[in-house]
Amino acid sequence: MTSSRPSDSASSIPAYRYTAALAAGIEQRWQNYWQENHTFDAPNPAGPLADPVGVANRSKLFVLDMFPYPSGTGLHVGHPLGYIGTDVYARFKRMQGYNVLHAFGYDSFGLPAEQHAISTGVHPRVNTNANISNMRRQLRRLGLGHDERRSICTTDEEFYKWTQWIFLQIYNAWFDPSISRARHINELIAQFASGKRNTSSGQAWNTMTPAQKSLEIDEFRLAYLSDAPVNWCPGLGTILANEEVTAEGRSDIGNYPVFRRNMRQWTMRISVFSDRLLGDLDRLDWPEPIKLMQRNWIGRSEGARVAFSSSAGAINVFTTRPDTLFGATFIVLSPEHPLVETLCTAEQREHITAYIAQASATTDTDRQDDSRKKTGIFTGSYAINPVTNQPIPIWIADYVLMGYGTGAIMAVPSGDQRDFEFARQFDLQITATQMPTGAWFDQHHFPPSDDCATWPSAFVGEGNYVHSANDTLSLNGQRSIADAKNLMNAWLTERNLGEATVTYRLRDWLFSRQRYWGEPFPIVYDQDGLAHDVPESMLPVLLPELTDFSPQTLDPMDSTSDPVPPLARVTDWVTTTLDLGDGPRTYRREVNVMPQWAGSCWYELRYLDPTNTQRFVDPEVEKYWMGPATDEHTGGVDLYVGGVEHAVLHLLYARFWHKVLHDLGHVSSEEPFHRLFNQGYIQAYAYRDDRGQTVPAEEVTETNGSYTYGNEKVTREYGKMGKSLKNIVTPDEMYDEYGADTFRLYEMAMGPLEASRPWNTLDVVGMQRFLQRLWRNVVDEETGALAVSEDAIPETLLRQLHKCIAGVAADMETLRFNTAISKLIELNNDLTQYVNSGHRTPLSLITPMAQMLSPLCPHLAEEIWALLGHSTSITFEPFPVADPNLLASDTIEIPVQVNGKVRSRIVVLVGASQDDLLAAALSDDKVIAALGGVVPARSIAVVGRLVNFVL
RNA sequence: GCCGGCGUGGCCCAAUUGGCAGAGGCACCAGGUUUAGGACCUGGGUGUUGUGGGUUCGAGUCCCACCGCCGGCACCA
Repeated sequence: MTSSRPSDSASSIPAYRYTAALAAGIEQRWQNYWQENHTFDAPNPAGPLADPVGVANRSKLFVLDMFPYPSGTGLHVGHPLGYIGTDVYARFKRMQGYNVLHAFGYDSFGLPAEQHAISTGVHPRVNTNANISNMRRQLRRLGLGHDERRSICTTDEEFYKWTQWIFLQIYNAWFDPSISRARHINELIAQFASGKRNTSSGQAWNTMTPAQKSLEIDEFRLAYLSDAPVNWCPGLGTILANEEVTAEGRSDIGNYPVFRRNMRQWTMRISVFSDRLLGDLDRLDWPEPIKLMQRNWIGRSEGARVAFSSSAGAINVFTTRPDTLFGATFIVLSPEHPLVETLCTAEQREHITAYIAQASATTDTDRQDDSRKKTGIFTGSYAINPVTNQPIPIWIADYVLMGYGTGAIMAVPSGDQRDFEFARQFDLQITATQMPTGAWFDQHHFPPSDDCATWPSAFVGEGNYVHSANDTLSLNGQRSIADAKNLMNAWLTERNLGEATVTYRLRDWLFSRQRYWGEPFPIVYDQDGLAHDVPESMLPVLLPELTDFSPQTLDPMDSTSDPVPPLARVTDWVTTTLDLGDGPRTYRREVNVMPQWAGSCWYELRYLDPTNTQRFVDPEVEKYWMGPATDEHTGGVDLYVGGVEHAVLHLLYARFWHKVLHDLGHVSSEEPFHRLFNQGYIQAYAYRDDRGQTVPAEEVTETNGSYTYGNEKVTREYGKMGKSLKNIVTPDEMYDEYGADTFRLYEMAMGPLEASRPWNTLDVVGMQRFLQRLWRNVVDEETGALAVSEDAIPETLLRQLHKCIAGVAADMETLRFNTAISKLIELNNDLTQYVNSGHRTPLSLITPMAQMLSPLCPHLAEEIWALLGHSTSITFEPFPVADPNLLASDTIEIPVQVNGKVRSRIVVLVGASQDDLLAAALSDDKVIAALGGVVPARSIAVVGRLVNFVL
């Protein structure tokens, strides 16, 4: 960073000017003060951090930042945006009397540290701890008001003990669909034992062996082992959750290829919560786009299951459009469909075998490629359309996936573009069931016709039903799709041919990772291979030390390789002798570890009661900070701020865990995060030379819209801060150059918190100048003496002050810090004019100004507060309240328009009526001139707003 | 392709929710101060509110169409 203030020669700069150096002294002094005085420690109502006196008679507020991963590269200026925002809000609310809980910890398990360990041989704990230290240092220098007693790391043994404990709660729970709730597994066992529930085999419970019982129960557990197709990523040596795989079929982290294959893995039965996860979104105060993304991900489809009879028995299809059943002219099965074998005729067998082989060699990604030509093959068999009673051909095509619905579709080519293209490709029948509108035909430049063999594409939309009747059912004529669906569903249900049903896109969550740096599962296997949970008294199951981080060399492209978890190599850890109630026996430990999401699924609860050794959180403490405010309220964090990138990963998983904990009675809140706010991103310009190489952004100069690096012309682009774009700006540089308060102010002033914007270091000076002017209004720059008077404040300035107070308080409440700052600058500019005209700053003005500044620039505000003679922190001073009498004035200026153009302004009393306004306007010289003697055809007067004459 | 968000001075952004297009910052210009530079002080708004239509006495704001950028989903049955 090249300094814009060359040779800060001490002689030319006043000794007490608010420079970066002066700010640094002030800031570090107050940071020490806050730490020594435990200023931001929030009292709990119960448990180890209990302080009932501190809690009494205060409203509570729980403010939360999304859990950061402690990155090795440290913070850049984009990272703290949300942290500053929550800090400003938390400080503002403290001044309004709230008991504010604001803590900050680290999501410190994860792949990057392990990858680093593999390449360096250094234990990931060493690297992780160093990264956390560096991040703590950077954040402390920012002056964030966190309760330091509550700073946790997911890698702490005391923390992951409880992560394992929660895993066991989930493991020992099942979902009871009859009440749509998770229950303890013992209640299921009781149902089996009493005969209230039948076992899957029909065998009586008390005649089953322990192993049989165990397998029966495992089918219900919310955490279970499954032999399901997984996303195998050889490049990372681990499997990944669906949410961690990009649309391109590559890993979210590292961008390695991902392959589908079967493996035995721990899985979370999140899918049974689909309905609640979807429905409760409506009860949350979240940005609509995030809710939409979760809704899309959960993917609820309402439709019908319809049975088509065939020589191989009934073929069940799922459709969202049962109303178009009359137009179903063929069936398409997924190549993996179990009935394919039975349905293919002898003469087609050879071709079909070849097609299936070809399809299985094609990745899911390719099969979902939109631009690909449709492929498929006829089985030779026919099914009966249940409404038309006509035989329709059964085809196989790879565009139908086994993983969605039933792996079989009824094709309605007239109403579905994919089916339409397929029918055209293979010359299959197309029957219209809905008549498109005239507009649709116009748009396609086509004469209206119900012969859809001639249509240019399928028609999707509302249209009159045609060709949709049999002896006992008719949909024909004008009716809504919903209406038609209901008629069809009722008809199908009555004849046992199908039923209305709902499917979800959300799959169960693959929960194991074949890595080292994660929480070990509290699970052991006996000699029969049956899983047992490790009792609570033996938690935590500690991660064993590992000295060899050498990677298992897997070819990222080799889909047939097998994962070998690093823990499998620690043989004396894997084999263990435990007494699980039936004497000491030898067990084999689970060698997979939990995914990184585990810790972040519940960390907010641990902030509440971080030192509790008896429970993961004291129930009374949880209820105080996160309990529902009313009967309808979900409970949860009062304000959760973070980036949009966690929309369907962390936010969905955490909601799921929280609901399980709620159902089992461990927490009173139904949702973890009641109000969510997405902050925008700070990005930065980057520059490339002729060869396409990025050049250091801070060394590029701009002249008249063109950019040069050295003598070379470079082109500008815009993107995330990072090493590859060479456009990183760090908070440390800002502290050195301007100080933390200026940096905080700039981050908050550059735009609304939710908006993304480009970083521009050159603009920061504007905020520094503001603070310098403010400082100069308080302190004599040359001597350091207080320059404040106790003289009365003139009325105009007093009115400006109260207007500012009202505006700033409203802006802070709604997180509009950018406009709050502009109002403070405005007031300070007014004050500066007053001071420059020979007055001194009135004490009664600077006092509320310091208070209003305090959330944004806490160090400077503390310093001014102390200079004004106060001996306690400004942190808990009440935020100023505007006097309504000083907000209103007696007169108001009203614009007068003639034909919508402003021609004059009149000054009237505030309460002036319409008639008063018109009379005053008509007697105004400029208005008379503009009217030119013409009597207005219409006169509009809006009280308090304007007057408009229409000629 | 579908869904969502956003387009306002050279740049980042305001605009009481339909009522005077401009609060604040950067940049820029002029003047003051200064040996000079920086800093500071005073003054200055540089515009077809992305484009085209519509509703209205009145549109940055509401409606329709289109263009551009960002994000999400994508043979989802």
